[in-house]
Amino acid sequence: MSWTDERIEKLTKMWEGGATASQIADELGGVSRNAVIGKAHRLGLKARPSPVKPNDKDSAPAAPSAAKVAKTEAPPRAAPPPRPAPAAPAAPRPAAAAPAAAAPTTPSGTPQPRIVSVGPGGFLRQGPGDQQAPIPPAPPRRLVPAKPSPEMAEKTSLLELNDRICRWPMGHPGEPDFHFCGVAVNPGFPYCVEHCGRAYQAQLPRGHRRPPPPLPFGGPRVR
DNA sequence: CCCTGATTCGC
DNA sequence: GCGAATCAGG
Repeated sequence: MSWTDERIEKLTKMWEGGATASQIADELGGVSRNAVIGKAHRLGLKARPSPVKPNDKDSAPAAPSAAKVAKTEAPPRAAPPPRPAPAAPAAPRPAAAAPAAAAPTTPSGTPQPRIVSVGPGGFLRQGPGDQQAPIPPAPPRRLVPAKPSPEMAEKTSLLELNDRICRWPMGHPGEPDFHFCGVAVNPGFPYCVEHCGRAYQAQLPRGHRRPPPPLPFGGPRVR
């Protein structure tokens, strides 16, 4: 399989829509999860919360601890210069650092006392003694909750997809009511019977062609 | 174990 | 450019 424009576009949309590399991979077919990730990187569309990202390069890490270096490292590195550290002491903060998610960082500058940890939903756990803490940070961790409204309660979200339910997309990623068909699949296919009918159509002889079916994910609105 | 994305490196 | 192998956190 090669990366045609269509496949790249689908990859891009799904990636930006929050689909995982695995989901994208088997949606595209013929490629591995790794291929998807590799391609996404080459396309420059990284930037998605990775479970394995420190995202933290403190001041001089100094000695990266020799305890770990054992197998890699060393070949063509002539003179490994000390990590230049954050080379932006003078760099002025460009306006708002965190566009959307930045909310309540204790506006009044209240010295938050002994906060032990942050629980689910952003609630602060406190010791028994300090009860008067201001409960500042509102819960929202996702800007667009998976099921924000009652209307969505019965729609199938991306997170609920599995091999047994129809993954035909309804609407477009990013729209508030975007969801998946969710009906039981036609066994052996990724879609239900109805959507298999849309997805797989026999070629008719020339001159008898029907208009092409709308493509999942790329095409005009399907409903 | 499973999952995730990131990175490396031979092709 | 591609993607398997590998890494590393959850």
